[in-house]
Amino acid sequence: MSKMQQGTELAEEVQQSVEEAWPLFVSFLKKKQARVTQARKIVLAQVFARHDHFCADDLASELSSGPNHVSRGTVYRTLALMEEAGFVRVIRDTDVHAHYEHTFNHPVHEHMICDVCGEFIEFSDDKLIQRITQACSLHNFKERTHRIVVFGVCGACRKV
Amino acid sequence: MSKMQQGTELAEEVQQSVEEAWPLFVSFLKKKQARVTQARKIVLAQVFARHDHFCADDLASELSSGPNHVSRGTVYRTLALMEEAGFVRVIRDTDVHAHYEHTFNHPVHEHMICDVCGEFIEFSDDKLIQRITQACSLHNFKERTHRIVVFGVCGACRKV
DNA sequence: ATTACTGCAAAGCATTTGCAAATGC
DNA sequence: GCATTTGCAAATGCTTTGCAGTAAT
Repeated sequence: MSKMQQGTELAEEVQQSVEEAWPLFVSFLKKKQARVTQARKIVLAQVFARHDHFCADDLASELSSGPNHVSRGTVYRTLALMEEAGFVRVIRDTDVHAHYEHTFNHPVHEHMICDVCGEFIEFSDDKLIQRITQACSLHNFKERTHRIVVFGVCGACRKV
Repeated sequence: MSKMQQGTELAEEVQQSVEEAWPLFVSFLKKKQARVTQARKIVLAQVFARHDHFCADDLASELSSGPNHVSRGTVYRTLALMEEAGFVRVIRDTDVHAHYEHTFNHPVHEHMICDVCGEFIEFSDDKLIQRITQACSLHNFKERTHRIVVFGVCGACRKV
């Protein structure tokens, strides 16, 4: 329940993630013979500075001005790299524009999305995953990843 | 399964669906105080004439010329109505542009999508659904619908 | 020095929308 | 006859891309 955490704790956790992630991203880039640039460092830092879910456009807006300026195009390009490197995951369920979520230091989980407030509720269930694995072997399908989303109304919104 | 069917059988099944669906769509429209128009009938028929999965743009292209001409805008508008009426379901997993699938005369099912050939494999599993229901009550979440997709490589593509 | 990356602005693409003409009720 | 729908084309909004300049190796 990261929401209940105190600001300080959250900030520490975030900083820790960036510090762990950056060297890994550097090796990823080197392996790919791509370059280690300022812009890429800034985007990565900003991704980890954000909450768990964010959209590309918001991120681009945040970086469109100020000392850490990175252009919109580069933000999108870097986000694609980060996805390839396995730091973030794209979500295209609710809206036309893509949402992203961290996958680094963040265990696999599924989502419930509230129709009313749009809140993402995370949950996980080992038995659920087991059923998926079974279904795959039954259909001779080799799973790479999966995505489970439940749409409906959350408890808070039903009280109102 | 439907792929193995003979053309005739498939055609009959399709025609049956349209004939059942149209009157239902008419009552839906009347209840909504909307109008029963030619364009809407054509779009509905074309939706059922298509395979199980299709995208809005393809449908619009098919109807952009010929005797059953319906404009692109109207196709999108009608598709939204049909979704509201519960005949089709939107899928936004693979690509930027939305895919649709029939939900009329078609039991609830989940998908596996092959990374290589893009094929949709349908599967269903009652126990899987049960776990979802449980997770929802655990989180005090009222489910409206859900969506499960597994990404990976299908058996056929791994043989090549 | 060479080659990749960035910024910018322009292009793309699916989808939506405004408005005059057409159609259903 | 009146209100809703349609067709068309223009607009929208997110995302991608071409190109000239800039930075990393």
